[in-house]
Amino acid sequence: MSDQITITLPDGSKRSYEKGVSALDVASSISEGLARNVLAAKIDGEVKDAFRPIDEDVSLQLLTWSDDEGKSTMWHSSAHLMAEALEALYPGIKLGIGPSIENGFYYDIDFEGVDFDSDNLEIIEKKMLELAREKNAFIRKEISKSDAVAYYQEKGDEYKLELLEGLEDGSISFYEQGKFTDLCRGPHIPHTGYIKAVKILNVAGAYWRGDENRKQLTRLYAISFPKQKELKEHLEMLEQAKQRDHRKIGKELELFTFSERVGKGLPLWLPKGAILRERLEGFLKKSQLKAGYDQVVTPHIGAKDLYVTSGHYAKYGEDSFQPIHTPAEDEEFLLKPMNCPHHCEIYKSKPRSYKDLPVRYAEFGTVYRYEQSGELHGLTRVRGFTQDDAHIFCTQDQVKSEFGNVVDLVLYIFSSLGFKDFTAQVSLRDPEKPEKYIGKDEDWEKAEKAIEEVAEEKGLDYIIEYGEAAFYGPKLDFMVRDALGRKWQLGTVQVDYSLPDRFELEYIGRDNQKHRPVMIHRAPFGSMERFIAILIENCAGDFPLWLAPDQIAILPISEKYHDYAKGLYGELQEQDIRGFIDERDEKIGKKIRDAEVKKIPYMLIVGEKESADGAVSVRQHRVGDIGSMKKEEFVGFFHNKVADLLK
RNA sequence: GCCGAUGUAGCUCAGGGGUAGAGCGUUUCCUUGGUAAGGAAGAGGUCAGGGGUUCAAAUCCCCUCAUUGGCUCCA
Repeated sequence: MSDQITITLPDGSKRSYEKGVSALDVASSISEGLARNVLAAKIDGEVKDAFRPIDEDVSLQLLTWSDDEGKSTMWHSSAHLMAEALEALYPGIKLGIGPSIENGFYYDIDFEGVDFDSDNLEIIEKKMLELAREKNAFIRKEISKSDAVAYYQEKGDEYKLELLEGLEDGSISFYEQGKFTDLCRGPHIPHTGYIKAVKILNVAGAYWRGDENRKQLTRLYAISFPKQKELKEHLEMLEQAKQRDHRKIGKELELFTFSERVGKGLPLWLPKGAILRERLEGFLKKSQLKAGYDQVVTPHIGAKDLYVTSGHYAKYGEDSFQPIHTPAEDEEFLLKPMNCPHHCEIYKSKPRSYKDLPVRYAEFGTVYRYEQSGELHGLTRVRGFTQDDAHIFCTQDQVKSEFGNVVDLVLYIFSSLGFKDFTAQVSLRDPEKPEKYIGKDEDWEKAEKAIEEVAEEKGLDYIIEYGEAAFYGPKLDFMVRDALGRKWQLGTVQVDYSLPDRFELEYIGRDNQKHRPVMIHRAPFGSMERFIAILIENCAGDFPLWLAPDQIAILPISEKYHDYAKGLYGELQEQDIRGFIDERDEKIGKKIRDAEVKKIPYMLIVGEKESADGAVSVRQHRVGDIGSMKKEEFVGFFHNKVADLLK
């Protein structure tokens, strides 16, 4: 038996080492610089401690800060460091879990009986850096379950004891650094000295094990870096992201507002926001007309029975806005939480033949849902919102092509708006729990297959989530992120086998027999409110020309040119170009500055020269002076720009 | 809904037991100008609402409401 092992590096090169070598040793043998930067190692595809001995032939990839796994190892170790600091500062606390997350890490702490002040996070940061400077090595210890249990019983930490219950003897490890020991499967960075900068970002409550019936722990979110400079850059990035917040821009550009008196979660659209919204609706209506949709209109309330039939009352009625009772007859109505039941009734308004299908009903339907107060958030989570809803009634054989058409429509709309950063999520059944779903197995199989094929054929960047399907059918959602990286669902396409049954929808087939249609729910934007919120954050308020509430601002050099400006304004209005004249008694520099701040796409400066020539001097937002052109020329230029965007 | 934070002029924010502050915006006047802020004067507040402590509360305490960071939820 040889004491030598062969290690294969990512470039395919093979090197021979003594048995028991660590990834760190391997790194040192390549270069000292590399060794200093190694945080963890990927050994045969699994991320491990870089300091663990390797006893057999393996493939090895050294992980540094530039690898995602390197970062997450660093952050996970930082969570341990934070826990160490917290234990030192606040003796008696109990620890929940402390994982790394996409941008940093957190630790859930039970501070019960311990005086913790969330205003003084710098103290914790300081302590962490102090401990980091000790360069304490992370030491891995395999430990028996009984010893682990004994340790935490002694310590009195019921959370760790509960975690241990779910673990098997023989698979339990502790990691120790400095005076701190934690139940952990690892891996960790070699020592705490790699952590050079930390920032505790926020403090939040989090239910133990995500269960709202259990105790709420205090969660400290933080991030760490190997260089102070990177922390600074990260914080600046966060600061910039805040500038894109739709709540801030919505206020600045006077798009929407809220009023306590009207009620929380009930947005009020200001004139400029309303224009934006109407343009978006108009654009979508036009696209849908081309795609064979028929527009319908339904009321904002519906008889309670309607939702009993649809099943929504049973599922959501209790914790929803309560029914409205009429005074004389004691009838019950619900605020419309969905448009689909209404559309089902439209479908039922006359007998249908297979020749009529697919039937596509579209409506900008305003719905009301009782969202928990703590969930409300700007325009992205509100209690009254308008869905760009449509329901397609088709045969099972048409599901795939209809689904594909919807995806095409969504992609067309997204690309027209310059939306690039979205992903798709295909939600299928949980194969373990078939009883959760209604509808025929074979229909589900067909529908699931159709959705996957469509996602593949349309080249979507998608992930599959098993168990995320609605009980009535599989779906495909379009997910986007806001300025701060939070994920939101926008567009959705869902196949539904339930409502056609509940509403006993029918069509007469070629065989002259009654058949049940399949329903597809779809909303490319999801809701106008959320979509506009995300749109604002994506473009930071610099809307595409065709959407901008004010597309142009006419800026007269002085009062003498107001008449010319008014004439020009009238001509542009005739051409469907919208904006305003800045007639204030201000210098041109001031007017330009204000128009720039308001993010108006084109500023038309008119003075002596322009009024004499029938021209405008054009200045483009964020670009500057782009020269002078005749009025008609500008109209053509403008319309070409819009046409380019909507290609 | 739960845990935490915040709430002062239209907006952004300072102040912190003893006469309510700034910048921007707004109004009026002067100025009539050429590509990111011309000048002057004025108006504007029950310091979120309610209760308490105090000689005195915007300030300290309690409650409510709203906003907000998360958690849970999301047809």
